[in-house]
Amino acid sequence: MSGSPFMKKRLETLLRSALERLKTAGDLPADQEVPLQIERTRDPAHGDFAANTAMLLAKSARCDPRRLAEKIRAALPEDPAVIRTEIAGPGFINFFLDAIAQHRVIADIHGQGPGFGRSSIGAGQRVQVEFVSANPTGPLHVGHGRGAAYGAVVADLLEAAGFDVHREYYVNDAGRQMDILAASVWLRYLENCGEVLPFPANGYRGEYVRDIASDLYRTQGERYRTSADEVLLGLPPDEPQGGDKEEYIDAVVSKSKNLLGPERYCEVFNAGLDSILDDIRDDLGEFGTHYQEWFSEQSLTETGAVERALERLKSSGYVYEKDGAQWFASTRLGDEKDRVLVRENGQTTYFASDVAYHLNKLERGFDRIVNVWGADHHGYIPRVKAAIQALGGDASKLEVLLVQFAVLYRGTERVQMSTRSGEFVTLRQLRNEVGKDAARFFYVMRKSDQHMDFDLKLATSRTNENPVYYVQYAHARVCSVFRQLDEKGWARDLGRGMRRLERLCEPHELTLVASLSRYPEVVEQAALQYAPHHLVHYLRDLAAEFHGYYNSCQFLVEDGDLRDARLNLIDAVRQVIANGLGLLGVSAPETM
RNA sequence: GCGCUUGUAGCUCAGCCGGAUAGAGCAUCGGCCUUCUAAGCCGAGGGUCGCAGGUUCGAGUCCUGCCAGGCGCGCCA
Repeated sequence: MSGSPFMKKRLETLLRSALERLKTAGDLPADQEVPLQIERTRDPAHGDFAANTAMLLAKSARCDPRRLAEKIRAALPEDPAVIRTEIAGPGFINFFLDAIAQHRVIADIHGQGPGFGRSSIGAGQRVQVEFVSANPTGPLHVGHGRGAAYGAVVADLLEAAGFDVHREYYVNDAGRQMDILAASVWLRYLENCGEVLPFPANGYRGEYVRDIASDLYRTQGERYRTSADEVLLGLPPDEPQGGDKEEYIDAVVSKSKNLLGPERYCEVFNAGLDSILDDIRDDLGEFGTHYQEWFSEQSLTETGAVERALERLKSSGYVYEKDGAQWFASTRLGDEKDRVLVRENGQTTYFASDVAYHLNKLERGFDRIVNVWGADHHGYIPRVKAAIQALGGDASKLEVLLVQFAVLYRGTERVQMSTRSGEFVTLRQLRNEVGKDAARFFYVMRKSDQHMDFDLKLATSRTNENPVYYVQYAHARVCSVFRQLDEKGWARDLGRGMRRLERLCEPHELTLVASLSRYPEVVEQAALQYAPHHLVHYLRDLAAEFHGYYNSCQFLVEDGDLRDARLNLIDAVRQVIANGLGLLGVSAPETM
């Protein structure tokens, strides 16, 4: 029972029994609830851990905090790991721990290897993490990248914390935007056929649409050809001609459907969808994010799930009719206004699909449903929670994590992005420019719901300005030391090192050991708070402590006992860095 | 206008359930390579935690008001 990670719990037990004694002695009310808070100290002069229990209880015990702290201290049971306690400041109880007991974490890390830091706090609860879910109307851009990195790391953290994680991408393969894509592909295809016609102001203008169209022309020949005159016949004016671009594009869409007929339209539609979805899959795969499931919005309509969800809402009395449309009375459940489910024209809304999708999530029995959304969707949360409630589900199971878009800079110069013109920085371009490691690291370095400046120049710089290399370098340095060990004709005696851990008594060594033992807590905290940036900061700190140690102490010393103890320590540092970077989806190189 | 959110060092940001003297990186200045990778280390300067109240043993953290920025308020997705 070494487990420094569990030291906190061990101290809690000590405190609890001390408080029981005080209750028996009448120093504390017998029914006193005690919220135990034991923290790691920032200042070594305050010991290793500190408890503020006396300050919290001072009032109900009607006793001066410092005096109460003294009583608690006197009632603490003996524990070999605690060498000393002390009352300090306004009434803190500081615990000084036996260094040897703490050093055992080095052996734990060696024993658990890649498993060190994993816990079972999630107790196998099933969590669904839905993230990215970008419309398949074009390649992922750098805005999606942050959601991808964040969602992937949150999912991995939850898994490390013992949750049963199901990663899912909701494919918005239905709706108006997809129809516009299909029409855009078709128009470009007609250009391939040699037809001359204007491109809609509101169509998808990206180069990838031309590529899809060319492929279609190459494989299917003129199967979808229609004369330009026929297409343009009876269309309203587009924006440049003083018309409305929305009206125009809708007219183009219905023209496409009419001229092609359901079967051929569907083929063109799918050509666009499949091509883009494949691209997104590849892109995310290369970015190191993988899914258990790609969930199709279309399938919700096809299987009647949307209809079932609407029926269910109706039977629970939350649906009414107004102006020819069917409304969800979400205001009754805390939303700002009621929402349309079925339009006047009989079509269901995107929201209706989403109600069905969340009903589906509920039916799959997840204990927790995590949605990672762009922060611009935050107004959407109340209506989805309302829907879950109206469906008879537990809205508190849904956790919506918002991700702010990242603003790109090159040095101090802002990189302009515009979706409209089709000129935007794609995730793939970003990966090509800065690499997967830097992209991943930078994306999760900041709190997710905060705006972030992503400096491309910094991410690619191979200097000490770059935090990714800083952490990776610590890992590579340890590996390098072991290579040097070989070259000197020495070998590490693992067992001897473990038996001589008490030789590690330099300040740097004590700090490192304390940091190593903190790692499992960091992973747990980062997971439960959906906050990968805690892990990033931890790794930076650990790397800094290691670099400081490296510069102040020689590892490959003549004294074999000391050498092996130090090698075991730095090997533990290497393992923890590798584990942490692994959770971030960043590589841990052996040489740099 | 209403709702959500942010305001901490010159810049970019941490700060756990309210805890001890508010931290880090970059930038600036000064040192350290004949010794395990200088992609590194050591040191220095730099702060009215937006402003004003309140809650309490204690507030960057919680509450209220104000000021300033961002986002959202479609029968779009």
